[in-house]
Amino acid sequence: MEANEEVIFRDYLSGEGLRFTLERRLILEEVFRNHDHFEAEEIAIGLRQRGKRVSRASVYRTLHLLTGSGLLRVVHSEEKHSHYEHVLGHEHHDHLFCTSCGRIIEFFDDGLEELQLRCCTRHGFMPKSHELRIVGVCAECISNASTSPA
Amino acid sequence: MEANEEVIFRDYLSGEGLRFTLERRLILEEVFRNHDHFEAEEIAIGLRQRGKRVSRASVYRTLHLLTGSGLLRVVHSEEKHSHYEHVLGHEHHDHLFCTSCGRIIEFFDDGLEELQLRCCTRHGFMPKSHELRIVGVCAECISNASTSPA
DNA sequence: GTTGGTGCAAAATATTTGCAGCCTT
DNA sequence: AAGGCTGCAAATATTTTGCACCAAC
Repeated sequence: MEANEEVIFRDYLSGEGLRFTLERRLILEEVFRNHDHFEAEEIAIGLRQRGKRVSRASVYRTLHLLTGSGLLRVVHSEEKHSHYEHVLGHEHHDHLFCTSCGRIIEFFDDGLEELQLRCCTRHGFMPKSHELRIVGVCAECISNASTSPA
Repeated sequence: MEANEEVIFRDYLSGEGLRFTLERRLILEEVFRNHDHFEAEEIAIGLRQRGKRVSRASVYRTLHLLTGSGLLRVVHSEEKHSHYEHVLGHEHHDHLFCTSCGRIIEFFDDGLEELQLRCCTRHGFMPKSHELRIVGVCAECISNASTSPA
């Protein structure tokens, strides 16, 4: 994690009259440790494994704050719980979800963005955000399946 | 509900060696009673209100079966619980979610479909299904906001 | 009659919240 | 010093499951 995220989070918090506590710093570090896509539980477990004792409640509370600050975004996976992803340096993209290996592939297409915008305009709809989820099988799983048939 | 859905469901069930029980028929009727978009709880409540006594467990179990039969599809809303929608006669479409009134507007665009497919091809990805969720404010809410400002 | 289905209540999963004491500002 | 923050545990919310009895085929 570059200090960038911390600066942004601190600014957001102070702007809201909130505090930058030790726990919030630990969670911020864990969130930006590496995982691009993750869920609340992973953060709680990661912290515990690294000897940092932070309650699940604080993890949930802080993830909400990080989303509010614009550092994180919620991605709706197939599962019942929320998934998060980093925003900084990933300005916008859509996702391919592989049902075979669980991989999440990110992609971006200008034409797609433009067309989506045009669809909104046609309906007089003012878009705030959008998310395209394509579920299927990734290239690697397809070739694995053909090399080693059941 | 046209008899159509019942025929499809019965065929699916018998094909799977499953039974068409009274409860499953009641749930099927309630699901196709009118609501295009709904959640499990609404079905349970609707049945109860109409004097039909069916357990929540059966509602959940049957919604899974209906999804398996292709009659229903899961739509990921902003909320934590699952939303369902009818498939028959709605072959495919995307959604505009209005954050102001909660309305869900359906739309379809051929160019969008084609472009999505092209993005998959580019990644060697084989799509099974896709869902485009655009969150924003609908035309009606926009005009309401401008006519009666806070 | 066999086997899958149902209701109920308990379990499981995911997330939120009340509260008393703690720590950032 | 003041008020937001934390952990904990209990509360919620949604969905699933074990089990004994029941019903569709």
